[in-house]
Amino acid sequence: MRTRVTIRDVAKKAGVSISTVSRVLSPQVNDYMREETRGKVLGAIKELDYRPDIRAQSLRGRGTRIVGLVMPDALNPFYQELAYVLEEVCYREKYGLLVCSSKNSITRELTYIDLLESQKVDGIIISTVGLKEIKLNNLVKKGIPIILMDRDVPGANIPVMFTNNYLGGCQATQHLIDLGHKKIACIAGSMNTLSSINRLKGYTDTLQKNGLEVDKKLIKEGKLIYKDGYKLMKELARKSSDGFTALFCLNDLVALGAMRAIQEDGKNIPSDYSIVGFDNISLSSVSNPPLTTIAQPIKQIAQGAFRTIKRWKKQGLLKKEHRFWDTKLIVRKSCKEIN
Amino acid sequence: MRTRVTIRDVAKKAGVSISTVSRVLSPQVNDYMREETRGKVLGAIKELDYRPDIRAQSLRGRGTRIVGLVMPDALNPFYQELAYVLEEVCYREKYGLLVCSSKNSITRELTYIDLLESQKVDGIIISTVGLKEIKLNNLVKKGIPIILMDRDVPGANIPVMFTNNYLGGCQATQHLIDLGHKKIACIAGSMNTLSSINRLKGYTDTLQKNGLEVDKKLIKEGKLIYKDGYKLMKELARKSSDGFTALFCLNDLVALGAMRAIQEDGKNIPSDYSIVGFDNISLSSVSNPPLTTIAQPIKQIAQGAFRTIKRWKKQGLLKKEHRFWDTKLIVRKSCKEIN
DNA sequence: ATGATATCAGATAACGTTATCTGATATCGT
DNA sequence: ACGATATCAGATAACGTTATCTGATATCAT
Repeated sequence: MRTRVTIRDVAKKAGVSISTVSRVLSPQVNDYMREETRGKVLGAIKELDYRPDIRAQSLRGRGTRIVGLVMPDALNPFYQELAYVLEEVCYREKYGLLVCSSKNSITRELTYIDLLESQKVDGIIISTVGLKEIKLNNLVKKGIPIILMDRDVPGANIPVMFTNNYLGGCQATQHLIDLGHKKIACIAGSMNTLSSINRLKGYTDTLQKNGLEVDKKLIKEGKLIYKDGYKLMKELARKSSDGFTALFCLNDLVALGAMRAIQEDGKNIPSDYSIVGFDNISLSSVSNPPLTTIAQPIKQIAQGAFRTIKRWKKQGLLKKEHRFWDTKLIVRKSCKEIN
Repeated sequence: MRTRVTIRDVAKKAGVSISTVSRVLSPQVNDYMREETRGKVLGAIKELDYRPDIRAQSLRGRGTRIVGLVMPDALNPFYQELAYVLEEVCYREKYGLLVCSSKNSITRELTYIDLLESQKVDGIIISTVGLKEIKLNNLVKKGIPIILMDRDVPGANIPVMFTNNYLGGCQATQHLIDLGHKKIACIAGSMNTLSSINRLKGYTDTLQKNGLEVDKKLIKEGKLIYKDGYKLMKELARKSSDGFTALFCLNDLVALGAMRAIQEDGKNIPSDYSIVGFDNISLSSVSNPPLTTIAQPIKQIAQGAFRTIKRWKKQGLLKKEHRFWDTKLIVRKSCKEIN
């Protein structure tokens, strides 16, 4: 239970002043130093197993080397994978990642923002549930870089990293059309998030562009979770007089639920129904059959968000920065040509 | 891009001294203050939307209100759920959780420990890949509470939170025996982690206790991932002359992989094979059929770890503290009585 | 009144760093 | 040999807090 090792201890052991140790730790441009002195300091550091205190460093204007990630649902595989790649990005730059799940609660979201403010994190990356323009602009005024993901807040002067959800909807639908499908159902999310709206718009636009009719009865709305996928597919199948042969699900979880419903009814994928999902969660590659899906550009989003934070810290916020990253069709075994 | 709001700004706006603001922020035992003064301060705090700087507070002996979680595999659903409940525990106490995945690399693990040391986190909760006794004891000497999860390090004087893996292995096996199964196969993990060893020991001991033979040919070793479950089940089925009717998988991912292999071969679960998994990941409740499994006491582990850290900070490390939390059998639809 | 005590709040010194200022040598051209 | 310059390293003041010390009033019993 010995006391903590500080720069003072290192200086003492090396027989130099605190300043000199600091110079070794964080060299400036015009810092000269004898190799011998540096060696003594490095030796003392190693011998004492000393770690500089980031809190103290950050009080002197350096950052805290922490970024906060606030996400609505930490149990959703898509966000889990996003957190995973973001952590990797942070790791490479020796930043820590503080993960916060708001659980779709505005109160939780605000509490977490408070916590991150108090921690003076170097930036916040958030897929927000209910942050309002004023709050966001206040954060910016306080000098806290904040990056939105996936969900824009109108009026807020904040960078946003978007998945090109519209493109994804188009790619999925076009793929099914290219395989010869004419009647394509869709299990959509609740229509209050932009990403759902855009994916669905990609779907309807692509149908129309190919001269196919948009049939409202083939579009089901629900939450983007496994259970709803299962339930809504059962509903669709019940009145399958409509005779659709393909299904576009707005995310993989829903697609997996739908697949279960189909298989439970003794039908086969892809012989009876072709299915395309969205997100490319790792589960979708090991489902039975492996799911054809739309991959979100999570690496680009994570990198883009992190880099924007660093740039912001250095050069200040430039101008409103909206970035769209393209999705990609991942073909697996859940779709089949039809004639 | 206004500058940051500090306690000084609050004091100025309220027309009091910095000390008085601090007294409002963190009241001591013998602090008297006129209600009027407190009111003025609180008003100024609200008006300026001030957040105390935890870094500065922590320099004055308070903690950083951050704990670090180091886990070997952030893509493993079990660890994801553990992180999830731990985050919840931290949230309730207004702590932040810094998540670090070592990806089973010792180098990464050490780098992350360095980072957490520099951040002066209030505690580290780790399921370690390769930390050695000396390193751990050094951390303790430096006053950093560190809690091991699931994997002990012999010789280190550190609290450990264990799942009672042996009990889990017994429960799973006994359940299958109670259903009348005599030939029970097992897909095990690689035998260099204690948890795998103990689960397997629970399996073999329970077989013997019930007068059943342990058949080495029915035990397969591999990594505890989906792919290996699939592959090893195929191997087992190939020489199914052995005629086993039930399967105990050392985790759910493996069980899911095995289920896929079984279904691919046109066999039915639970008619042809009864299966029990381990971990009770959320996926296991929505698989087809839903998987009977052994639930790990993740809530207890998370709470236990967090509380031990707080106690440690307050009272110092008491004595070697090994805690075992019991597993629980979760019966779903993947097992069937046999006659 | 007077001193003792309870109630309030400011000044000050830390916590562990780093940027700036300052001072001391060593090296050099003339 | 001398001042100018390059090279080195210490002293000091911040960063934003809180604990301690100290001083000022208000209240009370005598």
